[in-house]
Amino acid sequence: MTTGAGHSRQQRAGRAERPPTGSDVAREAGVSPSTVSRALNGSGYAAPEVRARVLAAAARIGYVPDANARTLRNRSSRSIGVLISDLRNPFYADLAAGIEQVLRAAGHHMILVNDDGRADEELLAVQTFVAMRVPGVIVTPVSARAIRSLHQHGVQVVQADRRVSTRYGDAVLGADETGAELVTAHLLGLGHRRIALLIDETKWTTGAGRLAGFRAAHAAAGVPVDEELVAFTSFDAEAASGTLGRLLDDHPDVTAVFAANNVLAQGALQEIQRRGIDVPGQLSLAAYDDVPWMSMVRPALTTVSQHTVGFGRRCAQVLLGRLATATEGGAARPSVTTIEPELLIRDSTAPPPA
Amino acid sequence: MTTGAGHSRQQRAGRAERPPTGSDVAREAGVSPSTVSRALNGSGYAAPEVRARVLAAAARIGYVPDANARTLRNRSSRSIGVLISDLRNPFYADLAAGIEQVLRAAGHHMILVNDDGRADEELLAVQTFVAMRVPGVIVTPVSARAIRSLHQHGVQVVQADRRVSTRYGDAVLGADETGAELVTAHLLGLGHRRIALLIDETKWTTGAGRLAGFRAAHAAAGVPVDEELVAFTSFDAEAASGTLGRLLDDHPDVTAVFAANNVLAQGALQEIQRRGIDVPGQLSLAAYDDVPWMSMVRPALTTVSQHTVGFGRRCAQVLLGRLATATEGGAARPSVTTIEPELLIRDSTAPPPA
DNA sequence: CTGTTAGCGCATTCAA
DNA sequence: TTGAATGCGCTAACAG
Repeated sequence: MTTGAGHSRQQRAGRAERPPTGSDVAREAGVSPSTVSRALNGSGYAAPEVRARVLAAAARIGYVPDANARTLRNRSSRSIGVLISDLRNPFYADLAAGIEQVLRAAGHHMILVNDDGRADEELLAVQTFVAMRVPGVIVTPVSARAIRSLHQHGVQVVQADRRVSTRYGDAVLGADETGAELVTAHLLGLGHRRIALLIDETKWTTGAGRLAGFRAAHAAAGVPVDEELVAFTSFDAEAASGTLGRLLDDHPDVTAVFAANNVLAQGALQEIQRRGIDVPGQLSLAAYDDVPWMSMVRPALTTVSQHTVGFGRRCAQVLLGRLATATEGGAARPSVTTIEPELLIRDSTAPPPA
Repeated sequence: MTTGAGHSRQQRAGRAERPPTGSDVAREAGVSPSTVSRALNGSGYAAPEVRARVLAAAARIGYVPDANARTLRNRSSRSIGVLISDLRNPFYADLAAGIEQVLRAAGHHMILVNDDGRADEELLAVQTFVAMRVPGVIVTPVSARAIRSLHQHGVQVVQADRRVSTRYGDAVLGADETGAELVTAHLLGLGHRRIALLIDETKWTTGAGRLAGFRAAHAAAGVPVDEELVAFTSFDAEAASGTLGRLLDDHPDVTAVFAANNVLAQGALQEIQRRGIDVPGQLSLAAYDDVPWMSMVRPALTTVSQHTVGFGRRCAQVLLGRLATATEGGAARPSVTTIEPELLIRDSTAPPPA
């Protein structure tokens, strides 16, 4: 065993070749390693005088306990996995920001991985989290398989924003149907009868819920939904632009557009600007998810806020709560927490042209 | 609002009480633990037939090697610390997205912590990273002390976007002076002579560089800088609005405003919109950092792109490169990588009113 | 090619 | 109140 040997020429001052261990502190303080552990963890069992000496020694040599060794020994890590689709999308960034805020305050830290909305990347991330023995994961899920795998490995999971598994894992969801109904009813109330819905998917609870809300509002108003005005598109802004363009060409009588998320809204607005259409004079535009640009553009966009940072905070609280009760053995059934959306009426929606 | 409670004591099928270990796999495959290790790591030394049996056994019982034990044993973790100011600011979010992309591709993962620009939180995060024994950290630094502490603990560090320590750690920086000079020269070239600079700090290389560029462009054009037009403000949008408002009141002859970052630009635009000032007819506006809303508003904003996602990727590449060479013992001196900015001339800048 | 042995750093027995 | 011994799960020496 090469004790302190090796061949570092110019050893930098203060630069530890190998981080100091509890034994180093013990030697420095003239006690045993176990006493160091007790003194530092405050698990009682340490004479005040000794404790002080240990603390001083630890500080002197710059001792920082190895979290990996701790996790190994204690069978519990303070890392939490967070798995989202796209950090560049402000919705996910805000969600992550809220999550991180709560985790940090609780002494945990966030392993953040982007899965780009891909199931294979999601599964890879799950492997990573399992390998790290994280106690819990917060995920905007892609596949139920990932959730199930996490569950099987004994990892607590919170499904955020959308829910792909009702069997496993708590969920924190926006009230998508309510939100979409709010927007649609607002448009209907303004007098619109030809409202286009720009949407990218309905296989998740988000898209399905928003479509349902769109329909529900129509039903409540006694206005039939023209299925031709429900425009499915891909999840990027460019696709949304193209889709809206074609829809507007085919249906010049459309007087309002509801874009089901912030990316689609961006594409929609770009197409509308390209065509020089007057909003809300000729066409009303409403969105989902309040992201900064929506209040910067003129007219400012009417949209649904999900209070995303608070949404993220809530996700973390639910997970931490679950971890706390799970420790006590009480394995409660999956919970569902709903974040109430708020309709923000701004300047992009007005009565249809006469 | 939470629904679903109760406590099912029924242990779910498939839910492992304690994760399977290498020994479990060994027993299952009828070999020794070390053979399992070799077979799984492909460190040679395993008969094909045995290897296959081990793989099968591992898969069957759902074995995932414990990363903590590995880190402990190998003295090397695959976690990288990333420390930024504010995930809600798209600049930092994009930076983090670029970093994560490269790390993930290289089989590492990102521990992301927000320090809200606070030195105390930054130091806390440093402790966490040291405890986790991460080999490297990428940080948009607040204090030199944090960098030094990291260095002392043998952690490689990359200072991203700004540089607070020239002694320790590589740096990946935007060419702030160049970028600001580009913008200012553009404005000067348009004929502006009364240009206001809205800036929040000059203690960091970012602010100092941008101010220097502003001055350099003036000097090159032979136009004196009116120090009254260099407006210092706080780092939030609201403060920027107020500061710009007062400046415009005091100096009605200002014909152009250069906001030194995306947050200040937001505040500036809000104030300009509030006052109903015509851009660029009455006033030109230019910014730094290209964030999505700048191309959504009308007129679209002239700004400097730092290609932020690529910037982040570069940070990760520099760190990984350093880790690779550091292992080989060659401790090279701190490197500095510069990201070239690009002036994006859009519609918010035009010649001053006659 | 494979098994045995040992130790990474820590926290927790159990004795003293 | 403290120290010695033990083992968390893994991999690298070192036999065999």
